Amino acid sequence: MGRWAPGAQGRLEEAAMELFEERGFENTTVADIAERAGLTKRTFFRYFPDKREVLFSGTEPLKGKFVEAIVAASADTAPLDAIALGLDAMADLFTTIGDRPRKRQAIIGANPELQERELVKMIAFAAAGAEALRDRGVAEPAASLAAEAGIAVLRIAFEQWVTGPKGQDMKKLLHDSLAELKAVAA
Amino acid sequence: MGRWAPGAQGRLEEAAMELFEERGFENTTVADIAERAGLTKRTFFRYFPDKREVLFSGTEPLKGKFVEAIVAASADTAPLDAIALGLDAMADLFTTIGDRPRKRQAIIGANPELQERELVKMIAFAAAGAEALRDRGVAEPAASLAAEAGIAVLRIAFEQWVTGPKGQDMKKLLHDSLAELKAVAA
DNA sequence: GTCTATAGGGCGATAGAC
DNA sequence: GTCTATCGCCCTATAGAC
Repeated sequence: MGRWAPGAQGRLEEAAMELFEERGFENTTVADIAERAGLTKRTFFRYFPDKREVLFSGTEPLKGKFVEAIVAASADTAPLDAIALGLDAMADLFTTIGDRPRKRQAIIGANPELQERELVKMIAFAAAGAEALRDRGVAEPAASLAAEAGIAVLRIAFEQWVTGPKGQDMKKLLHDSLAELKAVAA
Repeated sequence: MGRWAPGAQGRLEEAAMELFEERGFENTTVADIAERAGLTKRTFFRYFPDKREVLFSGTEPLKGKFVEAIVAASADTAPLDAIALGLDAMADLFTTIGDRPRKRQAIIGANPELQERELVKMIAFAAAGAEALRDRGVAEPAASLAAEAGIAVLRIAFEQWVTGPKGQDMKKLLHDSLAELKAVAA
């Protein structure tokens, strides 16, 4: 099985990953990507609002899992712990995808524009998490603070997961990172 | 006094602020900015690597104050409290600038691309803060977590400062936000 | 599917300051 | 003369308009 998804969008994502790996993000034009996917430049922009987004549209399902788990947490769960449950739910998806996130992260790490976009996605996660907390009755600014602190925990854990040895348990890294945050804020 | 009026960079920043306010970031070309500043597009790009940066180059001194205060904190200051001292030092500069930050923030708030860049700057602050903490002997990942949590505190406090009534005490907002974080992480 | 505005930058010319 | 800031011209590719 050569590609993980049929259809134009999947082919564009696949082509983009390959080309970004081969010659870097800057040295790849949208026309290049479209050509490798057997499509035209115009079609690319029908699926993705800009060139960067081709690497990030796959993160939407993760956000869904994240929010879902926060909402589903038992009523007596503290805000930050509810966020932690959301992160755990994401980690589950993570480990099943195999090597892809690593490659993706290497590409992002090599380009400031992509890092910018990644931050936007992280903050969008935080905003979604904060909203889920408010639905649970958590007041502002506690909801936003818990969510953003949780995203900091995720960022640190993810960085260790990417830079460290293969096969690390993402959940363990998340828990350690969260414990460290609590210690620091004590 | 020479053939060229001094303060090219400052003039470009001023012109950019005005134009962005008048007709928005997207409806302003780099050529427009340069023209109002009595310069050319090419010169604009000598001072700023891209169009967005014209709104952000002024934040470098803030970062300096931030780092300085962290390094200067007494040896027995806890990591997160050292970060808090850094934020306080920034707040001092804030209140003296008058109305400018508010206008600037209105411009940024109206444009996603500028919000992206702002996040990058925030993360750069966090990275600088983490480095300052490491210089104080704080180990990773505690340093990065404290710094990023501190930036979350700043973001929430700053948002309240901008959206709330004029003349609010930025330091008080920072302290309240930090207390809230500590409570959430307890 | 074509057409265009504009970001962003490479290179060399130029016009002063010293 | 050197050094530096600015400009002119030309180019590519993104992104969006038609």
